[in-house]
Amino acid sequence: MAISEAEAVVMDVLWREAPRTAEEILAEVGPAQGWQEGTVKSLLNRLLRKKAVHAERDGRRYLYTPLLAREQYVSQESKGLLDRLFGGRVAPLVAHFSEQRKLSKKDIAELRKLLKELDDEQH
Amino acid sequence: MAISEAEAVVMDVLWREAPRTAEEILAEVGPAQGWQEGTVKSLLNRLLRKKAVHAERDGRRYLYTPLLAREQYVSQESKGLLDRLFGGRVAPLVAHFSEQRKLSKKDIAELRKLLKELDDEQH
DNA sequence: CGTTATCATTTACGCGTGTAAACATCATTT
DNA sequence: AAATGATGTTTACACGCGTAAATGATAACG
Repeated sequence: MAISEAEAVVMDVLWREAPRTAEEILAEVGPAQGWQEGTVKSLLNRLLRKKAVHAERDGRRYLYTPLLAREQYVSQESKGLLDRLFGGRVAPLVAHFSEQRKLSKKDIAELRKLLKELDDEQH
Repeated sequence: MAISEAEAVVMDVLWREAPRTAEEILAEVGPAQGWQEGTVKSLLNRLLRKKAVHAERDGRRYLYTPLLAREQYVSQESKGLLDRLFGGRVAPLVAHFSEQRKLSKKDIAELRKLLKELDDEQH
């Protein structure tokens, strides 16, 4: 089963650094999200059930570690959007942002560099 | 309120051509999706409530027209993903697909052209 | 006109989600 | 040992979603 948006917020904490205790996760995410302790615990349990994180006992508490890799999650999500909205092709997506004037100078510079590199490794 | 994935399938039909009757929508989407008539009707009603489509009576039936523009929907969805996963920047997204070897030759060619055009209009 | 066919609207139902309150467990402090 | 505090687990509940059955309204037909 897919991992939800609220769950992904918790995963994000673990992707930045792991293992972590529930308390640490709450500290990092509670204020910004306006979540109580119970909320974070629930999300962690759902993530456990979904095998997206692993919990290892450490005295009276647990240390949580991500099992699902961020790269994997990002890939799924990105491919989903690309397929649904852009026929599975990257160029139209970029064209969309370009038309929307959402390409920063930095973006453009980085894209140039990226294409250049692809060129080079071409032989 | 956001429009769901099943609702987006219906919108897609209307974005391709509108106005359309419920029957036409069902014909176009039912087989592929495995949906019954009632399902499509429900989705249309939810879209009406969300003001994403407009219905105009035509004799005994209704003609449905999109109110939400595809461009708008695509923008919201794309920006959402970009913000959640790539810090709101396009280049990292493209880099991700590049690393994943998901850039086709065609994509690369189109991206080149796009950058060239941006260059030109920069004058 | 009453019946049937054709649409649309309402209601339903199980499931996941967001959000927590309640409850259970166990170590620590009186 | 009983009370307290710290953690984790279970249960709850409203709401949206996917999916459709049930019901309502109305035009067409006999």
